[in-house]
Amino acid sequence: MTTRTAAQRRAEAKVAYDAFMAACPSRKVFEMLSDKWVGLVLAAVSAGPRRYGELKAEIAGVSPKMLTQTLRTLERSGLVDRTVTASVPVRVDYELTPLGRDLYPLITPLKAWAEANVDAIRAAEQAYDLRTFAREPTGASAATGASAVIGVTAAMGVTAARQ
Amino acid sequence: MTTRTAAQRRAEAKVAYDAFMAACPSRKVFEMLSDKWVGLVLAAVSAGPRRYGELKAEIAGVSPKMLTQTLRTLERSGLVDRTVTASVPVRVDYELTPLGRDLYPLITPLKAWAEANVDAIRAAEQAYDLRTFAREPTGASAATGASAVIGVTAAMGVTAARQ
DNA sequence: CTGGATCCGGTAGGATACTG
DNA sequence: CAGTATCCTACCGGATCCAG
Repeated sequence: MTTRTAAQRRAEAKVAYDAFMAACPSRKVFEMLSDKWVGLVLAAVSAGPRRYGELKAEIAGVSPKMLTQTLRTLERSGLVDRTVTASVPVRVDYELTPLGRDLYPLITPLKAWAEANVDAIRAAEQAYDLRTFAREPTGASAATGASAVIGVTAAMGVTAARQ
Repeated sequence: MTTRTAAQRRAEAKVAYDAFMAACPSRKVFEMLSDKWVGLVLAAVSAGPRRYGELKAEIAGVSPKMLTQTLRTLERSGLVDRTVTASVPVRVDYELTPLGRDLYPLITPLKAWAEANVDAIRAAEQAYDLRTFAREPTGASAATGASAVIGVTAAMGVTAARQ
């Protein structure tokens, strides 16, 4: 492995990492941060050590597969720490590393912003859809074009409990 | 549509939007922000009005389809403004709306962080891979387990040029 | 020039069942 | 409890052609 030659190091240093470039390693990092579950997992694990089951309960809707995968990625990237306590049954705790704790405060504002601006965005979406589908033949396909309306419906609070 | 009853409004207000809940509309917003291209597009369009072609050039590696799709989503959500100037040929400009300008400063730190911490993360990944594949039978399947090594290799700047 | 429409393969990711 | 293994589908996203 480690195909990084001296020439490559120089090339990388010259451009000083720009995520706008497709092949730049920082792009990979940026895309990791843009992963569907990374933000949520980071947020959940930030409040101190969390066990696997706790995370699964806290992050509603995540499948064991995705949770494990995400945790593995974060562990590999050095953002979370995985501690196995050899007992019966086994106990595994996840917590942020210093690097993760450095990143975390940049994530929360996003989650907070999302929660704070839901209404504004929903209004914008409705306005857009009205504008767009105004002269549509027979309504119907609103969901097709842009999956209109959000679908808050039921299930609200299934997991809200602790955290 | 607008199935939001008074009872629902109350329920929503009570929990005040929590992205940890699967069905919460803020989760949808959060996932939009976690889209692969949203961050980059937002960053690119933040520096003032940009034409479609300019964005395509600036964000290396994005296909016209994905760029259009992302811009549509952002427009629908009220984050970017699309202005069509009826000329020949047509001219289309994209720029941030006030809402988008409000969100933008939360995105850039992420991009900056990614660019700043590439080295730390790459080091962590290498260390992890060494630890993990240390006592593997015959190397070989390194890519299977975790797509080891990053793959910066060549292709650096291939797309920076045109497109 | 902008960008819609269509085809299509790869894979992300969800559900479920099973194991140390 | 903490995952892994398997299956399977939806949709991401690239290529291509077309239209205003």
